[in-house]
Amino acid sequence: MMAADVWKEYESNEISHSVAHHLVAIHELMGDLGYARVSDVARTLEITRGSASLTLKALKARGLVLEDRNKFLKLSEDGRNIVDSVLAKRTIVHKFLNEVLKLDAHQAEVDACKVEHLLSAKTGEQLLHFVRFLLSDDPTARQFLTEFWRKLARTADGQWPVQDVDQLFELECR
Amino acid sequence: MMAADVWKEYESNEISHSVAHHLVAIHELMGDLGYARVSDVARTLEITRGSASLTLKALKARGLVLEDRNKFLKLSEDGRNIVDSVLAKRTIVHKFLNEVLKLDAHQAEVDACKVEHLLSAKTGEQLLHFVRFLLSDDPTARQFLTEFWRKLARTADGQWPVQDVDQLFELECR
DNA sequence: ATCAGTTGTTTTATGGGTAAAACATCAATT
DNA sequence: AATTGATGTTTTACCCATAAAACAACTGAT
Repeated sequence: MMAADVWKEYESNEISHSVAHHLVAIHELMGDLGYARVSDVARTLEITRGSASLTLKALKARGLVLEDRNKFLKLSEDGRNIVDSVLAKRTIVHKFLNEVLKLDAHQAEVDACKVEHLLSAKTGEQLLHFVRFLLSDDPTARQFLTEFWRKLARTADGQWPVQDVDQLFELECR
Repeated sequence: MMAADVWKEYESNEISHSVAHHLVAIHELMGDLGYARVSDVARTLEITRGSASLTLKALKARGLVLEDRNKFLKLSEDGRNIVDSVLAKRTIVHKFLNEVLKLDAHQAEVDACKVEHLLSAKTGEQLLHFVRFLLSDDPTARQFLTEFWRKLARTADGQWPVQDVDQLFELECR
């Protein structure tokens, strides 16, 4: 039985999916155009200017987004840190799903996008170490991956969702 | 730049965090007590009866939860399938985070809980194959894990969040 | 039979995230 | 100067998920 404080942590997440993408949009616009205004963000996210205006007002109040006299937006130090960690997690998860688990790029993108802002920093860090080693030139890693993919190809995918959770790992598991 | 239809899929997720946990609560209560009523669910999730009543009304309307003449709840076929897939993903992710990436059990629980309802069925399936093989008796897998953990122990964890996403995989990556 | 406790529902309210529409401002073109 | 277009904000409204409080119905003990 899961303790309530665990599942409720989801709501109390300081950085929501929407907020993450508003911040990332600003970051991308700064790279692409060299600037970012409310309507640029709205266009990027395909939401109305009114919506973007409200969300960005809240982000300015939270000190994650700064605005100059001409209404041009940029990320604060804190905002940049959030974008960095979100994009890092997105990259790692995408790489893992696509290059290791062999999910197609679109599915990997969708799942990485859903998850990127939810993983803890520690999880992101450990996942980075793992994927880095897994995709490195290390012969142990190469051999493992080769063997995994060989087995994967031999596996007729089928029994999902799984009815009995306890039986998930019954076979060939230590 | 991420297409808007990708990040908006988050909202259009048919099964929200809250819904997933209401369904799982019913499942657990059926196992623990043999029955589940609105207030049992509310107690389990530590929310008010009013909140649970409203959410469960919606789930009854969606055909995921059934109610008998005496207000006793149970999962429908569809509801059970959702619980199965959610719990399967939770188990797999938790196992991966805790037993492979060596995150402490609590952190693994929190992250698995946040993510369990968001991963696609295909992702869950591939992850199952992967973790199963990784934790199996296969010598290739054992050798790989041993080597990974050896390297991990030698790694002073540090540079996170990562500023430059492109440099994440620069070193020792093919 | 009454009183207390539990249960389920409804109503009212809040906050996040969105759309739609009205509005005000500003810039460029004519 | 006047018109047009783009921009930013505000207001109103909706949906989801929640709390709080009021209410009705049932249960059990005395």
